[in-house]
Amino acid sequence: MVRMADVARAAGVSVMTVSNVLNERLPVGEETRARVMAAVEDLGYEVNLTARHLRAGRTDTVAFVVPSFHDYFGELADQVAPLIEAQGRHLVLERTSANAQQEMEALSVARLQTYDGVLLSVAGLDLEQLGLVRTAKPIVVLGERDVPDHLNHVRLANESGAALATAHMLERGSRRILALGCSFDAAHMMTTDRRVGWEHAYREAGLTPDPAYVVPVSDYTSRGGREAMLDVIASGLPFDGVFAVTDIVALGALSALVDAGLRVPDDVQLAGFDNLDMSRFIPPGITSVDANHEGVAEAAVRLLHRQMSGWTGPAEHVVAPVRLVVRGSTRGDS
Amino acid sequence: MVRMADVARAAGVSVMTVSNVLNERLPVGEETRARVMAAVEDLGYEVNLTARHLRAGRTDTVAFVVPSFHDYFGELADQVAPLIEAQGRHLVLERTSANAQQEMEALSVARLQTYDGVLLSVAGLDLEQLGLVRTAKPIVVLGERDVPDHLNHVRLANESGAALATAHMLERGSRRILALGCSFDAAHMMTTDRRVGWEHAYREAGLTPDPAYVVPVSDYTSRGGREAMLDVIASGLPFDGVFAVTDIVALGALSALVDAGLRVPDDVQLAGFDNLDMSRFIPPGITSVDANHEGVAEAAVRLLHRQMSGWTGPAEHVVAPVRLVVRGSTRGDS
DNA sequence: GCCGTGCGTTGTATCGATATATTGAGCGCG
DNA sequence: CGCGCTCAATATATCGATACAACGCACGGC
Repeated sequence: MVRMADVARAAGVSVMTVSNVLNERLPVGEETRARVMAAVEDLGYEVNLTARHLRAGRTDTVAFVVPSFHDYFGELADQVAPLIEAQGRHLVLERTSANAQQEMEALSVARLQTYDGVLLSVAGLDLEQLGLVRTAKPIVVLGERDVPDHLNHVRLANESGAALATAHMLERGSRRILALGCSFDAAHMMTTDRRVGWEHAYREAGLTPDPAYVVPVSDYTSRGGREAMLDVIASGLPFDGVFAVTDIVALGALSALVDAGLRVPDDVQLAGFDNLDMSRFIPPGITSVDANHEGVAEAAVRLLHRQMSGWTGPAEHVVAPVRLVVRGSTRGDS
Repeated sequence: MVRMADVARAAGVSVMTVSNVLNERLPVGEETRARVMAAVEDLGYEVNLTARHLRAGRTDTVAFVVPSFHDYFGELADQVAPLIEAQGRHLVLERTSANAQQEMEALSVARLQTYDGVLLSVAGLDLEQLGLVRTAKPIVVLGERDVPDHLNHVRLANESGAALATAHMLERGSRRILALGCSFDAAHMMTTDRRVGWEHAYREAGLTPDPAYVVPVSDYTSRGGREAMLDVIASGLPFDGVFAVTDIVALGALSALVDAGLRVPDDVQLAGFDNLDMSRFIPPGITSVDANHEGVAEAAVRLLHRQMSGWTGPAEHVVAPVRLVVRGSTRGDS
């Protein structure tokens, strides 16, 4: 590896002069600068960022830690990246590996401190694990779980979103709406909050939600949604609407409904949550609660930036508002 | 920030002893070790990885540089991650920002050398830009462009994949198959290669491909695919099949076809490329060329690992084979 | 002719952890 | 009682870039 000292020797100057040429920190004579640049070109020198980071105590880099690189997180990350870059920093994505347990304790926490700040997306982590994130680093937690008070947190308005979608389908004539992928599992806040929203919409409409219509999925994939949906159909439970906990699950449900010969939205209305890019285009268009990537990204970056700027006030807990995007999978005005 | 020296002082030992306790390098007396561990706990010490990396000359980290965190790349990254981790290394995703031009020259190349190796996915970069990636770092290029000979490269069998999909639709009765999103643009290898595959299938079947059926898209999104498809429909050009250059584009095409009242696959057969997760579930199931993430990931990681282990033989250019996954958007045996 | 000013350049300490060589204490054995 | 051996613990140099203070030199003013 070619070091700055090598360049200095080749150009017949001191290392500091090389550094000053490259960083334009102190002024350097024109003729000297030219000699240095020539040597840099010649040797193919590139600054060692690791050394610079150590010396500077900063990396100008922010990590976004996600459970997987897929779908929702990929889309959100694409929103976050430009905002971080606008601050002159750089964004990298890290994945909490499969074995979140040991990972969190052993490696990740130590690794995170190579970054100036961390956006931590919690899906697989529970409160207890979050408790041991006691790093002094600026950190903002994203996601639908409860987090310790002292951590900055951005989440979606899950309840109101689910209620919007459900109310919309009730309004358009559905009376038996499945809450697919929702749950009563207190440990899984997202699916629970969305179930509560579903219940609220029922009550708001003067109806009583039936717990039998809360149908769990084995995993939050299209496959999981499809299988749960097929089970419901096979069981004979009558239904005329599906609120799926995510668009991914909704897609699985749609696949099952079509296979079973049920028409969407004529026989069954369908709505999801997240408003993924694809949801607009999947025929007949999936009605979905927009996950407000823009708002979430903006809030998260703002909170993070504030911490990185030295602010040490109390943590903020932002609930990003959501809105319903109506498409062909639910019925028009009747 | 609490340094190793702070721990050493608190425990009444030298820094090396602390280091030895934490890294289990040289043996340390039981009683001393306990004192050190207590001090570590007490002060909440965490090793400074930047310093360690500088000293060690390694970071045990590999970067996967992608044009966006979305879709195809997100899925591929999820395949790559476990393979890298199996080598005791860590994977992070970096995004080539919008202004690839300056980015490539100024920052990225320097940044890349904080990693032990780099997987570089080229979509927005052209050959010339790749030329200036003259770093000595282990690097493997992924993607459908031509790359300089000296760089290790993994690509898909684009031509044969496109031919598979086209031949399949020809076999099942289509005679006028659009090559949607394909092109004659020599600078855009992927769309060109896939067009060539489409042509081959025609010739192989004793038919002559009509260049009028090569329809470009404004961008490689579902929106772009949808708009191009709508234009074709409006133009009155007769067609009975669509080979879309990617599944994302295919989804847009499907959306347009359904809106136009065309039945898939009865009126128009449709096939895509990439076999994204969603393609299996989007009714009626999108026939697609599987992008062989597993094979691509495996080859890329293998080539990278070889370089990181010190191998300096000639670069290898791997063409990962693909296969066709038949679903409902094309017709069954007739 | 001497001193002050300003600009360009350089030497040295530092960031925090670790590899290597070395010191020191304890113990067995002749 | 002393020599050598082992094992634990330490001192120091190093990774590569940069902040800071100091230095040398040319030039202008009196």
